[in-house]
Amino acid sequence: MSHSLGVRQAQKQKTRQAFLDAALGLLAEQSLSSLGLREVTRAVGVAPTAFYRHFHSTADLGVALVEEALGSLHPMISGTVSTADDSDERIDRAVALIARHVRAYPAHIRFIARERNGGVQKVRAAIAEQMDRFADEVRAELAKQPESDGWSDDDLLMLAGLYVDQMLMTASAFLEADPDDPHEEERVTRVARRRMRLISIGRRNWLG
Amino acid sequence: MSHSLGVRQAQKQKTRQAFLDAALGLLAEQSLSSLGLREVTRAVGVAPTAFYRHFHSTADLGVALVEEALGSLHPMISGTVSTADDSDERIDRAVALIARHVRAYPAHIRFIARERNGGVQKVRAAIAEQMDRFADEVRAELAKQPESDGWSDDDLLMLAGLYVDQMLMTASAFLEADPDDPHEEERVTRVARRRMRLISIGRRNWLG
DNA sequence: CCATGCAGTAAACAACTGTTCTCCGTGGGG
DNA sequence: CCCCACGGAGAACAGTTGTTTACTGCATGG
Repeated sequence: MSHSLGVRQAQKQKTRQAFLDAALGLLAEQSLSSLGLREVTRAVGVAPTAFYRHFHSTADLGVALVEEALGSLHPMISGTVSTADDSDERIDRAVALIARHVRAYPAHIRFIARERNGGVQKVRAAIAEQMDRFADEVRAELAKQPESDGWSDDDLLMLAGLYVDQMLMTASAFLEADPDDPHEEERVTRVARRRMRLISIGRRNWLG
Repeated sequence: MSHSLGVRQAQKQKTRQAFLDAALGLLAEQSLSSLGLREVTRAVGVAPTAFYRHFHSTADLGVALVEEALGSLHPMISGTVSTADDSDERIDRAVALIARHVRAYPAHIRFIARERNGGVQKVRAAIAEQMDRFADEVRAELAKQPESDGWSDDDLLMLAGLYVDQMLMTASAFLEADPDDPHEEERVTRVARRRMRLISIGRRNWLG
């Protein structure tokens, strides 16, 4: 597995990753629509023109960031939904999983939450597509559970979307609370748990 | 009630409103953090320096926009929650109310949804504060209903927040669907109704 | 082993940005 | 009635922006 990538292509991908990382850092305190091409190249330590070797525009960079950020979000959602039955301790575990992920990749979820309704149409579309895919996967996972007997696929998709949206909102809430105030973080945790629990109760009593 | 405002102050507020309107228009396809001062003054048809007579910065303009946009959102939320008991036809009415409001003030809700997680800290804080206020009003309204017997204030606030967030997400969904495709809009309506209904079912079975 | 494709450089471009200073016209309080 | 406070205009400022053109060095495939 040594010659899997030439020295050349490896260096290119390395630079590309540097662009993504630098952009993600800069996007901590601004939105994509205000992110300048030169700003990014300056942060990477590279000439402005080098940018074009990797992306057409900052909007394109944004789309690439969506892939990366939601790729890292994928295991979290899978993990959350696989434990998404009714029992309280499993809900607690799911919320803890979200909190852990936020602390591991804060820039990723900040980017997604920010640009989901952001000013760049292509990025919004890319996020929406990925979120729809996630919702569909969650629906498939929910369908396996015995609690879903008698549910229509449409209703399951509705529930899955509600779960996914709730996860992202919870993650965003953890983000705002971050400034090492464990009290504040505990508050977010408690609210998130109860929201999840209420939704689960709604699920359990949906039929009939 | 004629001399309530001098000609001078009236003209000033008129110009100020022109700034707000122009900014709201420009923010249809970009985020606040990329909104330039000169861009706004150009849209208003006024000298760049005139901007400083009304706002310190574009971030200040954003805070002012929060007041205006959430001021217009207030009656919608009140109207929605006053009908937010369990019956299906009331839920339908609430969703219709949201749809109507989105069609009446699309720029307002687009701004709120976009900047709620946007790149300008002061604006995010202003929105969060107003949303918290809304949630608290909804909590007070819910507390009056007989379904809330036995509920703690904390749980009621949790439910209220869930409702408020759901309203904004529904409004945002209507916004994305807008391109005069009534089929798409109907789909959003149906999903929103069922989400609301599931939450209401969860509410009804929360205790015990 | 050499020719070439390609990542990255350097300089220049016109256009745009936020901010400051100076000025003007006039509505309104004394 | 008149003086002045104030909304707004205009010009100028140093920086920054995205994009183009021409260039360099080197890894790599034939």
